[in-house]
Parts: sequence; C-alpha cells; structure tokens
Amino acid sequence: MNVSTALRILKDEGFKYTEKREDLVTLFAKEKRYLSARDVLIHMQKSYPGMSVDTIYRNLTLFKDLEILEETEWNGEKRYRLSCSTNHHHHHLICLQCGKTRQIESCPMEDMPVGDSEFKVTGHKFEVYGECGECQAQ
Amino acid sequence: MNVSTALRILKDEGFKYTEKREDLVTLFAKEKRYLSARDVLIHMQKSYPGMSVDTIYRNLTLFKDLEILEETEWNGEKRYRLSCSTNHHHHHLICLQCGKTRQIESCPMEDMPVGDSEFKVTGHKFEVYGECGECQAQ
DNA sequence: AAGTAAATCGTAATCATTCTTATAAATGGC
DNA sequence: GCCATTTATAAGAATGATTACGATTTACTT
Repeated sequence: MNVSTALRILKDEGFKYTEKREDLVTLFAKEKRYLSARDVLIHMQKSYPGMSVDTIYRNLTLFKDLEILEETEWNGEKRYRLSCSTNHHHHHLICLQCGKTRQIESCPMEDMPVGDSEFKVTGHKFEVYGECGECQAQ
Repeated sequence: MNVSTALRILKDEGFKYTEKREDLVTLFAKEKRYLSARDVLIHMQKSYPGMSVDTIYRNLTLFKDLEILEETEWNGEKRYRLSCSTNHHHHHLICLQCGKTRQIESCPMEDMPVGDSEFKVTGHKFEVYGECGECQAQ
C-alpha cells in the first residue's frame, strides 16, 4: 500500500479527496509503524492547528474499513499502520515502545485445525510483542 | 483453578477474605468463560445492590496479578476468565458472543523462531475468534 | 457558478477505567 | 472475645480514549 493507491481507493469508493486525508496517509507511509490516534493528532496539528479529534478518528476508522490501514490495540489504545504491500496473509512482531514491526511470514492457522461444525471460526490474532533494538538502546 | 485454591492463594499472599471476593471467584468458576467488568458488575449487584464498580475493577486486577484470572480484551473491553487448570501453556478459541472458550493445545511459538539479538521478544498473543454452537443457534 | 452531498470543526457526551477520601470490615495479638 | 492495625469498600469525582452532534465549510457534479 502507498499513498497513490490509497487515494485511488478513496476516490473509487466515492469518498472525497482532502489535503488532510492525503497528509494522514502520507504520515503512515513515511512512518511504517503502528501509531495511536494521539500520535496522529499531535503530528497533524503541526500542519493544521485547529484540526478536530473527530476528523482523526473518523478517517482512521474509514481507512481501516477500506483496508488502507490495519488496526490493533495495546495499552488500551487502538493503533494503526499502513497495510503491508505484500498481499499474502501474515503477522507481525511489534515493538510496544515505538510501534515498529517486522513481518512474520508464516501463519499458525495454516497447519492448525481449529474449529469444527460446532464452532464457526471467523478470525484470529497472532502477534508477538517485544522491544526493538533502537528502543532497547535507550 | 477452583474457588478454594483461589482463596488459599489470596490468604497466602496476605490479602483478606471477603464474601464478595469468594462470590466473585465462584461466579467465574461457575461460568467458565470470559466475562467483562460490566457482566461481573451486573451479576454481583444482584447480591450486593450497592457494590461499587471500583471494587469490581480492583479485584479483577488483583486476581489477574495473582494469576487466578486470565485477561484478554475485545471490542474495547477487558475480559476475564478463571485460569485454566491445565498448567501447560496454551491458547483459546473464543466465542465473541458469549465469551465461551475451547482450548488450543499447541502454541505457534514452539516451532516458530521469531526475534533475535536485535528484537527482544517479551510476549505473544494467539487467539482464534468465532461463534459457538449455542450462539449460532439463536 | 450553483447545488448537493460529504467533510470538518468545536464541543459535548459516552464509555471503560482509575483515583480519592472517608468509612467499614477482617486479621492478629492480647 | 476485644482492640489495634491494616486492608477493603462505597460513593462519587476524575481521567483518557473514543464517539456523537449541530453548524459551517468544502469538494465534486452538472
């Protein structure tokens, strides 16, 4: 996923282009890590001092629904990162300090038969948490 | 884990016995599924109409710290269930409607080398979500 | 350029959770 | 069993993240 693809999706789905939306996607494209709504708000308010929290949350949710962003949650806050460009299913190693990630190629669901006629499986979550090299150095 | 073991842990760690605490553990022992603080509050207020939300949260957190309860989170709410009696590490299949679980014996971390000298791994989460037979029937 | 639907702002509301302070209850020593 | 000490609780206020709302502005269509 990159900025122009994201903007095309937005247009194709009938949503409007705004500079704020482009800047928001650009931020995620540049950071390539999980950011909280607060992180995003702080960054955006540098360029747009009066920007409303509502606009941040509305767009984060919209972008998640459009699969431009991926969502997860830790320490009681939702976090978002740009959807990975690799289109095959994968998981992440996540630094809980800075939100940086590393891809885990394999998926535990592949060779694990869970669920049956009784229990309908609708999703799963596999995340490995830790601290990246840079954050440890501090 | 059962009620008497939980109460012994509580005593051994120097915490006091109260009827509310016994009732709280008894509820989890009976339900054997994930409950939210709200679920617990509603149940407890039947027996103790004036019971404070703070007491619920304080005890849920205490019991989690003592490993009497296991914690997870979905739809923006923390959820708790009695620690499984099996003492080997495992994961869960979870019904997002009612919180009922089924154990998954294997752990994807066993045969998956993630992390290295750069990235220090401190934890992981593997949960499979779905809908149990009873909830589908409705 | 005008009209329409969507986006945004500013603020208030909501929801889960935590904190605070005063009171009440449980444990341990006598 | 009684008292002192320590912990638990109630009630409500505070917090932090998120969502909702009415008014205004903006992007897109024709």
